[in-house]
Amino acid sequence: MTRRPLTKPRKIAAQERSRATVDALVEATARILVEEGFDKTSTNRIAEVAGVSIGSLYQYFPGKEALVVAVADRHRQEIMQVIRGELEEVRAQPVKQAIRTLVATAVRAHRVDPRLHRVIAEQIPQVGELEDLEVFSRENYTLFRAYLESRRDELRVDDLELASFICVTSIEALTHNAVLHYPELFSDEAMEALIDEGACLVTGFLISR
Amino acid sequence: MTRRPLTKPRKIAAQERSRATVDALVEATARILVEEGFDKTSTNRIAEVAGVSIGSLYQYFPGKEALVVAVADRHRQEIMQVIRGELEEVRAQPVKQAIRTLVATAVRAHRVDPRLHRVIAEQIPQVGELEDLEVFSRENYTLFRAYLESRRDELRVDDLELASFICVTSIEALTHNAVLHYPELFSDEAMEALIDEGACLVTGFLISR
DNA sequence: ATAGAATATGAGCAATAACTCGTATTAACA
DNA sequence: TGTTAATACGAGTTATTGCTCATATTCTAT
Repeated sequence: MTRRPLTKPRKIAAQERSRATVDALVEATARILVEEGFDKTSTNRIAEVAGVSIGSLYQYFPGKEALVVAVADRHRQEIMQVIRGELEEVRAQPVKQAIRTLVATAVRAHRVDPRLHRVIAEQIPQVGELEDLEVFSRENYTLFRAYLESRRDELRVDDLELASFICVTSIEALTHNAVLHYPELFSDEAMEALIDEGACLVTGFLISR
Repeated sequence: MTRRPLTKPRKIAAQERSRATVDALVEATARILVEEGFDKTSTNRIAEVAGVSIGSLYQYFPGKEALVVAVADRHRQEIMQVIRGELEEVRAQPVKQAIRTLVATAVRAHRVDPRLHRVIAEQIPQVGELEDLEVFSRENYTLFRAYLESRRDELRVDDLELASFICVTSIEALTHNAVLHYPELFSDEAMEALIDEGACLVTGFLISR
């Protein structure tokens, strides 16, 4: 059987000093990922950039994978911060407006460190045991589905499972793709248009005309 | 300046024998990518699996990148085969039906070796100089845009640039995501539903009600 | 049949990777 | 202050990778 790389931290930093070490390592990993790419991200290099000895690195992380997971996780948390913050208002809004808010939020979320986002999205899946991003994606999906449930009678779709899948996937892809491949769409005016049309796409699909 | 890895074949195979060698190498690369992942895809391993000496590998390919590009390209061609085949009919059809055909085609295209498709989509972007996939994606985009142009007066959108981006991105993401993360959606009945709803999504967006 | 071109081989080198472990340093606390 | 636990260090081991090159085999064509 294949030796599957560990992805969990080796031990928890107890003292202040060591927490700084761990932070430096994670930060360095993120920087290297963004600036030099996944290949160049070796444990030796990480330690070097972090200004930490290679020995210390292995004291807290069992290997490269764990570092990368830590970076991805940190990024995920930052994004969820953004999302949850704006999700409160949505409940009170009428459906059409709510959808627009959701789309706008998706766009905003994608503006959190897009370069890191790109690396994580593109190069991380190869870190097999990374269910985290899966979970991440499902989280949005579930939240959205719950919202649809609460507005069921205003919608023209009946398979909410499928509808959620379609909406979340589309919007996620739209923003994601825009950030990664068409950054020109992220000028302020173009962004407004993107949000409008994205909202329109979903609205037209969900709401009985 | 950084030494950028070559991605073009080193020389063209002239005799039958060498063409077989090249084929074996590309095929082996594809198999390893699918079955063992990108990391395990080393030139040594490729040569081994192909039953070809490492020296021969370097006779035809300057490095790993070139092999991977060859695989991606082969896959792309296979898919374009599928797409172009069905694209003929579309011109004659009324818009609504045409859209459904296009969505159905996208789904079908994604059923060509989905496992390889996944690897290429997820792990290949890190092979920097791979504009091929970009080109690939833009090709669909352009084709679709041209189609919209021809039906302009039947549509409610006016920025066809943006509209194409939204439609192509959404449908691509839908099918892609379905294959990769929700294979249960690819049972035959579920697939029908997916096509219907996908078509509905785009139709509602494009066509004035 | 034979020369020369095309193709194939794989031992082996240089570079780099992941990772260990014995030792040194610092903090915590009695 | 002295003892112990926590933290940090980095030279060095082992494994792997990309890749070369001298040599061997096979094909083509005269």
